[in-house]
Amino acid sequence: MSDASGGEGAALHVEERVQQEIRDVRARWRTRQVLDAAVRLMHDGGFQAVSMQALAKEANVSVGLIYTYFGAKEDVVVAVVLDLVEQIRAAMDARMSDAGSDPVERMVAGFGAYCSVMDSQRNAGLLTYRQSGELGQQARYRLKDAERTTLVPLRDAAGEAVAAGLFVEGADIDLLAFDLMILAQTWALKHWHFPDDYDVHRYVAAQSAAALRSVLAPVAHPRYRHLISPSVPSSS
Amino acid sequence: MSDASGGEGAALHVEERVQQEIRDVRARWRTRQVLDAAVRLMHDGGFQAVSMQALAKEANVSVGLIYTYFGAKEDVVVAVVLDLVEQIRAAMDARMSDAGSDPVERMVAGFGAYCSVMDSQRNAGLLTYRQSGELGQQARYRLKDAERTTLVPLRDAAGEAVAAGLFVEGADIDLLAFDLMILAQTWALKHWHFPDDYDVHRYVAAQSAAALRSVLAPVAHPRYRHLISPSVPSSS
Amino acid sequence: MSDASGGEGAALHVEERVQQEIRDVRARWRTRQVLDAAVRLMHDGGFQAVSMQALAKEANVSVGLIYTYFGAKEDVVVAVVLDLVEQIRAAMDARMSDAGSDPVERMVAGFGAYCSVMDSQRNAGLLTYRQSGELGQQARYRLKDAERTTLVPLRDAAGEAVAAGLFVEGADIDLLAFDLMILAQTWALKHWHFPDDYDVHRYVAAQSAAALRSVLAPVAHPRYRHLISPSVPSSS
Amino acid sequence: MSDASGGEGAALHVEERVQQEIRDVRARWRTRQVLDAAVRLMHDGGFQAVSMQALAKEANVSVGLIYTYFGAKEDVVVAVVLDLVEQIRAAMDARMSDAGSDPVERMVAGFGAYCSVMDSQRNAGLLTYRQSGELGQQARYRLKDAERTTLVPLRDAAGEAVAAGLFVEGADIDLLAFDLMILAQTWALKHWHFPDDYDVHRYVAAQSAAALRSVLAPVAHPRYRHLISPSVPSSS
DNA sequence: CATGAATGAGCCTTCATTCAT
DNA sequence: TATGAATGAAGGCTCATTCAT
Repeated sequence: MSDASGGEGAALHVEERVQQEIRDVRARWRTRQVLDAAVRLMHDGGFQAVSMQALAKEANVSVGLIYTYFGAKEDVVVAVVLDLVEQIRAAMDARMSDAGSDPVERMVAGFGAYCSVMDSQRNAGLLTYRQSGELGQQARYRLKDAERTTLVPLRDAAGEAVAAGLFVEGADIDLLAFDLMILAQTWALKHWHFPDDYDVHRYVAAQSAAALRSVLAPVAHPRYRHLISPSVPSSS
Repeated sequence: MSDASGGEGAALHVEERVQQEIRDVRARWRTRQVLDAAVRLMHDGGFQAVSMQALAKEANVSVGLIYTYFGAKEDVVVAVVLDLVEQIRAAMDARMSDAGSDPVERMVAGFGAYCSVMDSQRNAGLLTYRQSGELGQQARYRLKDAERTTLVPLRDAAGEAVAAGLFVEGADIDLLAFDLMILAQTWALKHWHFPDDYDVHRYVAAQSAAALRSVLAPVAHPRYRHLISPSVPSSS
Repeated sequence: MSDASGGEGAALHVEERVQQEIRDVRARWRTRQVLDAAVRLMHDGGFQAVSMQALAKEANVSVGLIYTYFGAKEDVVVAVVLDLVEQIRAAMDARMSDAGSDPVERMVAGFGAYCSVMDSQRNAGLLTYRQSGELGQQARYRLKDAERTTLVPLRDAAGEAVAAGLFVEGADIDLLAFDLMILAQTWALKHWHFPDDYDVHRYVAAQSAAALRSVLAPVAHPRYRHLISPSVPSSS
Repeated sequence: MSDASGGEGAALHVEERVQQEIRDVRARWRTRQVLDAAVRLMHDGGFQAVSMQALAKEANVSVGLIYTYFGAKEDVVVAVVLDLVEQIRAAMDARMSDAGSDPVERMVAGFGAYCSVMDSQRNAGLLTYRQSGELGQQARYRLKDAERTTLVPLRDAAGEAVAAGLFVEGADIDLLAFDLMILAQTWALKHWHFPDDYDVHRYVAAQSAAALRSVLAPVAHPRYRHLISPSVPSSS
C-alpha cells in the first residue's frame, strides 16, 4: 500500500500483529482478573449484592476499566456463568476420555466431573440460579443455551449405553441426563442438606448408584457392581 | 364513640375482645394482601427488583403499613417463602391422605402434590433459590429449616415402604426423599428445558417412574406397574 | 357510600378535600423551592453544569424529593422554562392592558414587558437557548410551543395596528413580532454588548423606536413621536 | 533512514526546515480534522454531549492527540467557535467586496453573508449560545471578543451610509449593526419558527428590507427600492 | 508524534426506611 | 392504625484527562 521498501512494510505488519497480540493477552488477563474477583465476591450474596465499585477494588482495577472489557454489569454475570460452563465442559471432556470407551463408565465419569467443578466453584454455580431473574431476556437465553450444552455429553453417553443394550428398554435417557445435570448443580446449592462429613465423592457415588439402578438392564448389573453396590450409607 | 351502656366493665371487656379479634383478622388480611402482591410482582425479576413502594401500591396499602406488619423487606421475603412451604405441606398432607395407606402410593402422591404447588407458584418457588443469598444468616437458617420440613413426609413414606419390604435392601431413603424434593423444586426453575407440550403431569409421571425403578424391590414391581411402566415418552 | 350517618360521611369528605388541598399547597411550595433554586444555580453555567445534588442542597430539600415532584432532571429544566414563559405571558398581559386600546402603544408595552422579565430573569432566559440541545425531542417540542405562545400578543397587537391603518402597507407583522421576541430574549443573552450604563429601559426605547420606524405609516408618525424620536443615544 | 549524503550540514538544515514545514502542515491538518469532526458531532446535543472519546473516533485520531493539539476540551469548543467567526469574517469580506462601493449594498451583502454561513454551519452557530455558560471566564471573554469582530464590517458600512447621507438623521448605527448580527445568528437558532419553505434567502430579503425601512432616508428610498419593496411575503 | 489503556471523581437515579400527622 | 412525604446512602455508569509505550 505504501511505496516503502518491502522490508519496511513487512516490519510494520509484524509490529502491528505483535501489538494486536499484546492487546489480546492483556484483554484476557484483565477479563480473568475481573471474573475471578467476581466469583470471590459472590460468595455471600447474589451478584446484585456486589457493586461494581467493590468488584473493581477486589480485582485491583478501576471501575472504568471493567466497563471497557464488559459493557455492563449484566455482561459480567453472563461471562462468569459462561466461564463456569466452559470449565464444566472441559472437565467432563477430560474425565470422560480418561474413563475409556465403556458408555456407562463414561457417563458416571461425566457426572463426577460436573459435580467436582460445581464443588470447587460453588459461588459461580449459585449464579446460574440466583441471577437469571435479574437479567434481560437476551442474556437469559444465552445462559439457557449454555446450560443446555452441558447436557449433551451426558445424553450422548447414555445414548451409547442404550445402543449397547446396557439400559432397560424404555429408559428415558433425556430425563436421565437432565436429572444428572440437576443433581450435579444441586450439590453446589444444597450441600448443606447433608451431614458435614458428606463430601462430593460420597455424593457422586450415591447419586450415580441411584441413577444407574433406575436404568441399568438386569444383565448389566454384575458388570457395574462397583458403581451401584458400594453401600451408600444413610446420610444422617 | 360507642353507644355501649350499662354493665360497663363487662361491656368493655367484651368490646376489648372484639377489638382484639378485629385486629387479628385485619392483620391476617393485610398480611395476605401484601404476600399475594409480593408473589405477583416477583413474576419477573427477583425480589430485589421489587421496591417496597411498588409492593405497597400493588397491595393497596401504604409503605408504612408494610413496616408495621413486617419489620423489614427481608421479613417479607421470608414470609413469602414460609407461606409457600406451608402450602406445600398442606397440599402434601391432603393428597397423601387421599392416597390411602400404601406407602409407595403415598410417596408418589406427595411428590405430585409438591410438583403441583411448585407449578402454580413458580414465582414464589424461584425465591427460595434466588433470594437466599441476599438474606442475613438468621433468615437463611429459617428458610433452610422450613425447606427441611417439606422433606419429612416424603422420607416418612419411604421409610414405611422400606419397613414393608417394598424397596430393595440398602435403598438410601434419605437420598430418595432429597432427590424428589429437588426434582419437584426443579420443575419451577427449569421447566423451560422441556418441550412446550410437556406439562407437570408428565413430569411427575416420568420422574416418579424413574425414582421407583431405582428403589422398588423386584417383587413389588408388578404391584406398581401403573407407576413405573407408563411408557415415559422421550422428551424432544 | 358507607352506611354511617350523613354527618360522618360529609365530615370524611371534607377531611379528604382538606388533605388534598394541603397536598396541593405543599406540592406548589416544593416546586417553587426547587425552581427558584434552579434559576439561582444556573447563573453561571448551563443546567447540565448543575448537579441534582447541588440543586437539592440549594433548595434545602433531599435529592429524592426532587424526583418526587419532577420525574427527572430534564423535567426540571422544562419546568423552569415554562415558568419563565408564564411570567412573560402574565407581564405582557398586565402591561398591555394598562397601555389602553391603542394597538401601537400596546405592542410597545408588550415588548417592554417581555424585556423587563428577561432582564430580571436572565438566568432562566439563558436556559431556553442553552439547554434545548440536551433535551429529548418531546421536551424540545414543548419548549418550542411555549415560546411560540409568547409571540401571539405581539402579533395580535401588530395585526390591530395594520387594521387601523397605522402601519405601512405590506408590513410583515409576523416578522415584526418575531424580531421583537428575539430582541427581547437577546437582552438577557447579549446585554454585555452594551455599555455598562445602558439599561433595559434604554434598550426598550431604542429597539421600539427602530422597529416602529420600520413599519409605521408616515401619517402615524406624529402620533407616536414620543416612541420614535426620543433621541436614541449612540451606544459607543 | 534517509539516503541524504554529502553536504551534511546544509542537508540537515534543509531537512530541518522541511521537517518543520511537515509538522506545521500536519498540525493544521490534524486541527482541521478535529474541528470538522466536532462540528459534525455537535449536530444533536450541545458540545458537552460529545465525549472526547467520540470526538477522537469521529476525527480518526487518538484521544491523546487531541490533547496534544488542544489543551483541554474547553479549548476545542473555543477553537470551533473561533473557526466559525473566521469563516463569517471571510465570507463577509468577500461578499462585501463583490458588492461594490455602495455602503448600503455592502451592508446588506455583509448581512447576507453572515446569514449564509450561519445557515451552513448551524451546528457551530448553536455553540456560541449553548456552550458559553459552561466555559471559564477567560474562554468566555475570548468568545465575546471574537463575536464583536463580526460586528465591525456591518457597523463600518452603516457608518459610511450615514456619512453619505443615506440614512435618516439620528439613526442608531450601533444598534442597527447589533440587530443585524443578532438576526443573522438567530437564523441558525430559530429557523424552526418559520414555515418549511422559508429559506435563508427569503429570510435575508425580509430582514434586510425591514432594517433598511427603519433607517433609510426618504430621499434614498427610490435608489434601494429593489432591497426594500420586493414584497416580503407574510410568513405563514 | 501518536496511541489508547487506565483512572476515578462525579453524575443521575432508586429505594429501604423513618416519622410527623 | 394508617399514611405517604421525606431522607440520603449507595449504585451503575460516563468521560475528561494522564501516561507508559
